[in-house]
Amino acid sequence: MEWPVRLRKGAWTREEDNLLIKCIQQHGEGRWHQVPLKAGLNRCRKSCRLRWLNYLKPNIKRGEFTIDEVDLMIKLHNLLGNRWSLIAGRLPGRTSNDVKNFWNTNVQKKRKYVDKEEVKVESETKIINKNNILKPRPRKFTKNLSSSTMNNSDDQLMLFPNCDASSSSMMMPISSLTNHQNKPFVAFSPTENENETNKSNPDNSSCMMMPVHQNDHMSHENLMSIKISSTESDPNAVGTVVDPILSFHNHKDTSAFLDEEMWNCDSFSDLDLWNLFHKEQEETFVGCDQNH
DNA sequence: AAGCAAGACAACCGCTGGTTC
DNA sequence: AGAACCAGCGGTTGTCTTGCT
Repeated sequence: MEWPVRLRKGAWTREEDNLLIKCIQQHGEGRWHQVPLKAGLNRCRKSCRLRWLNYLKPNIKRGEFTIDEVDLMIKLHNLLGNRWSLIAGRLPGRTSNDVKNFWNTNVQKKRKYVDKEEVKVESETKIINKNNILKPRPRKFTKNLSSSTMNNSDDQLMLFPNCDASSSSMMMPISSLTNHQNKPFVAFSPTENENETNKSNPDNSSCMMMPVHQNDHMSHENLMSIKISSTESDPNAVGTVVDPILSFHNHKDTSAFLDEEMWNCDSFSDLDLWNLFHKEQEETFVGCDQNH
């Protein structure tokens, strides 16, 4: 009887790396179960995939995390928890393994120390309860925005940071996660006509969810930069997509917007995230109003 | 210089969810 | 409907390096 050849484990050699790179250059990324055979490697498909994604893939950023990256990582972790792939998706060039390793060896330790100090201070100054935690609620949007102006008298107005809004485009925040059915979706603003309808019915949430066709390239990173030319319900809609999490991060500490239930649950849906994003934007306007 | 501990990171393992048949 | 297969994720382990005594 012929025994199967035992799969190789442990550190990769330069030769194996070259074989894997060559194979992926020839056949492309994916179909990992076929890769060991095609590449002539005595490795399991998981090992090949991991080696490629964490080490060999072009554009992987090596070296120390910058202060900005660490700052963003902490905020994203506050928001998302240990969803390393999601966090890594918003740190260009970083892999989930990198982020996870960095977190486990650096941030967690530092945070423990900082948390201790903060708890000491906060316990003396402020008691957090349900009354002083902001609750998210639906927001409305309009198109025809200028990136440099804010119309504070118009409660419908929504402005996204770092996003060019020409008069012909509609600002469309996008969720790069999944909805309650684990399907990717786009959340977009209503047309002007729909807004007119909504003005007469203020309780009607105008946030709409559109499914996105999943394909091989629909990564979180790609979703951040995708441009949507039309949607099924509004073929004329043209939008610039904004990453809600990053926009969220641009302003303030996200933890302030999470209520107790969200803190306590393992994960929250994209709809929750969406609502949080609305709330954050709303707070920005409240602050604006107070300043005028 | 030797021994040890801690840090850093590459790699493995087990599980989950999606897809196909 | 459900079994089999696959990709991907997060937790964990293993190993090498560095710093300290």
